[in-house]
Amino acid sequence: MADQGKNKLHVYNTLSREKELFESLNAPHVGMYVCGPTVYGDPHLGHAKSYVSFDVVLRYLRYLGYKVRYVQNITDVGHLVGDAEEGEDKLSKQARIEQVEPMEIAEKYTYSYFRDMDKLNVLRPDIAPRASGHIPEQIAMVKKLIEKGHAYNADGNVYFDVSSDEEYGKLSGRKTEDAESGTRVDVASDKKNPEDFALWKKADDGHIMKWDSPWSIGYPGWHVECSAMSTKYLGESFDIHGGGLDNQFPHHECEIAQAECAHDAPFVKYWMHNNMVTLEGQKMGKSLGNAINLDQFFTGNHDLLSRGWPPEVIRFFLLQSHYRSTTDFSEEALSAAEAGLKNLHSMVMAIDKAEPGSGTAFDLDGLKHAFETAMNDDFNSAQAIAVLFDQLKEVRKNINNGQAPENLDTLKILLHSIVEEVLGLWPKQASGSNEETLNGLVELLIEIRTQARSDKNFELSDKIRDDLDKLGVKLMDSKDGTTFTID
RNA sequence: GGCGACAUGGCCGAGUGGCUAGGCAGAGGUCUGCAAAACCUCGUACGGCGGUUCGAAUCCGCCUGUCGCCUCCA
Repeated sequence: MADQGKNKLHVYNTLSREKELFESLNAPHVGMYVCGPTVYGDPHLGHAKSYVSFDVVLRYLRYLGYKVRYVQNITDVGHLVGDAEEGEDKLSKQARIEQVEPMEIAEKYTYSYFRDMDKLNVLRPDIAPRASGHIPEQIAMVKKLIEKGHAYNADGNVYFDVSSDEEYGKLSGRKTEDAESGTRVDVASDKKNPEDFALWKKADDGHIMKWDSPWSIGYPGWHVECSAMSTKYLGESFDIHGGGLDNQFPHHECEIAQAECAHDAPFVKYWMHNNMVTLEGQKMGKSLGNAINLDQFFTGNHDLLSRGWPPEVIRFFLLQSHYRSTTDFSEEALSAAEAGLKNLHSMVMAIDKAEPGSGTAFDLDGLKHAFETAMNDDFNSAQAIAVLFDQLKEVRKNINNGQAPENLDTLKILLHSIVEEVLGLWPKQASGSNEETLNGLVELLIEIRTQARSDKNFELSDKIRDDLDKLGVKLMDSKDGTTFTID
């Protein structure tokens, strides 16, 4: 474990509604499961917030020395558009619209999901199990629930009997009586009670994605895939389960019910939920006409956007607020984040490029401690970023004054682990030999320009600077010479 | 209607019973052929009304507003 002193990681647990000391069930191992996407559409800002948030959770746990196994499912089994008895499943519907096989839809959007997450520098899960590849495990769990009297078969449809589980509702704090009053009760339902939920549904003739089972040819209920797959890869009890706040009920509540009734063991120790994203103060939704997917954000290819916003800006913006707060996206806010990120990058690069000097040693422990204190408080990345600005400013100043700290090399290592490994915000760099060539060329132009300047040939010197600027190379003059940055 | 969360300076956004969060934007200045960058200085905010307290933006109550969940959703 990293040296944390008395300062230990605390995690807000939705189960207790409190921040709790984090203690893994089987240290140094940590099992972490986060609900993955249903792959029937391009990922949007909401996915970005959720997966960037848990990416930092994962990265910080690893920074602390935990051996984390990170599992994130891919929901590629079509579930109903609504929860009514009839209705079309989401993948089939999209397949019909795009006139392809449902599995082509799943493949296509699995691809775009990982493509966009990669751009956001979100680490891939260690295991990304597909629901369609785990039908036997799901059937086995349903069987077990029937055997134990927690589920019943109603003519090929299998439902979980909520009344058989006294603890149902403990995550969301919801009483089943509450739900009844507000929800339209489906009169034609073959459920014993309206709050019972499907474990297995019989497929009608038009349903394409279906499998054989002891009860009917059909398909599994939405909730059971997560219980079955998390159990398979992380065991009956594991440490962290994450997801969006909107999944708290009914999805996660149902997962708990299934898993705990099937295994008679506590399912998850810490439940974590990220808050939602709004756009200009409004919920995003297709019906509201403001649903912008991530690729459109990156490229700016949308009527509501004046330009594209680089993935790293979106990541930085998200990390500047807490994962349990709602995040409101606006171009004004993104623009501020972009400038802030640029500033952070320039500090980090100034330090990374500098050589140790004779200046006073930088207080490494102070930075490490302040960073960890922030992150230990339920992954407060916003505070952690403030710490960086606060403390690195001084170092840059000293470097500029020729007073680089003597322990700069150690600082660089710490900075890499904080900014690169944990926050995933390290500046992008041109790669390998190209970079050397490029730097050499720019330095050559700077030499020529310096000569022009000393000859008072400002026409030439300004042309060099302006033309390089158009190519994304910014020159900055100072007493000690000219430095440059490359976008 | 039921349940829950949140309301912080121009914008974003941490925090918290008494001491400057931070970023962006803005103003002035240093430097500079000019520009940019960097550096220095500047803002005394916490929805409203009550209450607890020596003291609250921070705790309690009420009100208002926003958002979420209650149906698939990260």
